[in-house]
Amino acid sequence: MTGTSKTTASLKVTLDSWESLFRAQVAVMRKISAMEEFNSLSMREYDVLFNLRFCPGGRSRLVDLNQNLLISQPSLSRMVTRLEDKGLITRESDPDDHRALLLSLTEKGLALQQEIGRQHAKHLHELLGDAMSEEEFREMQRLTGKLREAVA
Amino acid sequence: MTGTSKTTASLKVTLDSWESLFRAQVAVMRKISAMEEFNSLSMREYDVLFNLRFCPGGRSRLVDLNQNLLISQPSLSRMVTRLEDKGLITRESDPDDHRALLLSLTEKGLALQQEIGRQHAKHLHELLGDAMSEEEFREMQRLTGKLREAVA
DNA sequence: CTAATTTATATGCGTATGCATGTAATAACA
DNA sequence: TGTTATTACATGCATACGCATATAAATTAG
Repeated sequence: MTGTSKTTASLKVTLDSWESLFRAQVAVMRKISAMEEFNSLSMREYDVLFNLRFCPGGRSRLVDLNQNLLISQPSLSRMVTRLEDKGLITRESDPDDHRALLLSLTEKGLALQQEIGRQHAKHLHELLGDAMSEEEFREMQRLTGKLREAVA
Repeated sequence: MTGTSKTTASLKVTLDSWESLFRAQVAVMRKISAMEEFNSLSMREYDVLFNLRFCPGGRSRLVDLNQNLLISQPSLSRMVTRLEDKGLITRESDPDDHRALLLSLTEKGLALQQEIGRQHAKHLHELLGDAMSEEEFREMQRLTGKLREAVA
């Protein structure tokens, strides 16, 4: 505990807090996955469209996209094939690195993302909007942001 | 906006906050799933042992257990079979309701949960302990608790 | 400049998953 | 009480998943 050393939160508080976040996430995800907007596309698949929509330049390498998802690289590779077969995204070889692919939404993919996103936003707001005050939501965002930074 | 109506957080703040929580969870889970303690048992399987360990009476119906997990009931049913085959949990018919099962840990299952849990706690603390102050962790726990209540 | 290493994606293969549905037991109702 | 509806769990089947590994391209080492 000398000099510039940071203090570390206690084991119990760290674990209890993570456990609470995790269980909250499970509870919310169970509700979300039952929502009608995810009948045509699974949440995992939608998440790919969502990430492509908002990634810089609207293009992303498979590996970079994978960073934001829980599935393995081979699973994402095959999911991309399926989404491509459905006409929702395109795979292009990266001219600067012929190993890599640049993934992007097709017009159809963008339209579907927007349609599902609209419904999803509405339903999420209905589900969670009253859970806490706006200030508390902001604080939760700030804290989860710190958590994310810590593991990046 | 009359009388006792609660104010609802704005759409944007609600969604951004949820998005932030979700991404933080993904980032942490990616790290966790790579940890050595989950070589013998997947996180999902461990979570079943964990839930059984801490549920009231150390026994739980399959349906009740399922509430705390993201997998479907049929998947849990088969996972239980596998965990039973490994000698980690037992399935007993509920004497009060012959449709239901009472699941509980075997001695071996308890021992394994404790062993994995010990390592997991250590690693999680190393991973997250410095992410924020103890007060902030407590606040995160409080807020995620509210979130969970809201969807219960 | 060639050889070894690393990085990005794909594929074989066994297994886990979800959906729809089945079976059995309890609860509700008329 | 007999009938219907509901609840708890299991199973058939098609598909998605993860792990190990292959392939191909870029980077590094010697």
